[in-house]
Amino acid sequence: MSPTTTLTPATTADRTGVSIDTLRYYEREGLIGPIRRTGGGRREYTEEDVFWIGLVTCFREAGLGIADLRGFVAILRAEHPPQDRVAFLQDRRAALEQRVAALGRAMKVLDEKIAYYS
Amino acid sequence: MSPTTTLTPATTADRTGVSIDTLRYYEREGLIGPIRRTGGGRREYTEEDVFWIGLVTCFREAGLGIADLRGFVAILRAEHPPQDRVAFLQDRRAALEQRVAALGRAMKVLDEKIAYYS
DNA sequence: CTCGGACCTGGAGCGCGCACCAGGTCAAGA
DNA sequence: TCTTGACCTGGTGCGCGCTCCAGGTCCGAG
Repeated sequence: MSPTTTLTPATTADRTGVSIDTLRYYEREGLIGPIRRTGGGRREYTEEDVFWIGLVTCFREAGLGIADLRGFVAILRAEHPPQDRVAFLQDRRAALEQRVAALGRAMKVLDEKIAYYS
Repeated sequence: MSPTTTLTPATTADRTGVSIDTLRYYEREGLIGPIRRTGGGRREYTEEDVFWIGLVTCFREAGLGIADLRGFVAILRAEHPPQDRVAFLQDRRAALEQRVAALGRAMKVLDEKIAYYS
């Protein structure tokens, strides 16, 4: 009937690499969802949900915190004017660049030590 | 008499941007020091200590954990063979590169969103 | 000598990002 | 129908990286 396949929590966890507990946590924190439920109350994840979870994971791996991601979600969902969105996104981007710079400094130190001991 | 100036905890905190509590914490965890003490038991930081604290801060800002840094300290201090040190340092460097890659992926996503809303 | 402020130690508290658990519900297969 | 296992909610626990506090000590200025 419905052409859209849905995924169980276990399958979703498997596909995204995010644990079921963490998926529920993200949903509670408003980072994903709200996820649709079956009549019995079980979660049904869509492919769209999976994609969004991938985005969240991407930013988590980049070191963004839950609060940051909540802001991100709010900006992409709400009716903020486009220029607000762009400003927000550019601000986040600048923060990531700072992190890259910090990593670069640390790597430079490591390179010096490596050169010293080689 | 002694040509080497020493710094009080407050001054050291000021110069390094690390709080006194955190300096004590780092010392307890073996990341810095042990810091020399005066007769009365107060800490006396040297310029060398300050430099080392800078290194620790650099790696902390790059996202390394306390345990990682402890390993780093152990490698740089202990009598590990040079090739062990190099291997360890290169391993750490690879981990940092992974983080840079993760940041790059997140920034790419941001760039796409920015382009979309611009 | 006294006062006050910087410092000491040991330990408790806290926010984050989950992981785990108990006790109960739902649903597919025998 | 009964069993079994995946799932539900709510709550607790935990490691990390500090941060703060109490109660006491040191020491320089007045």
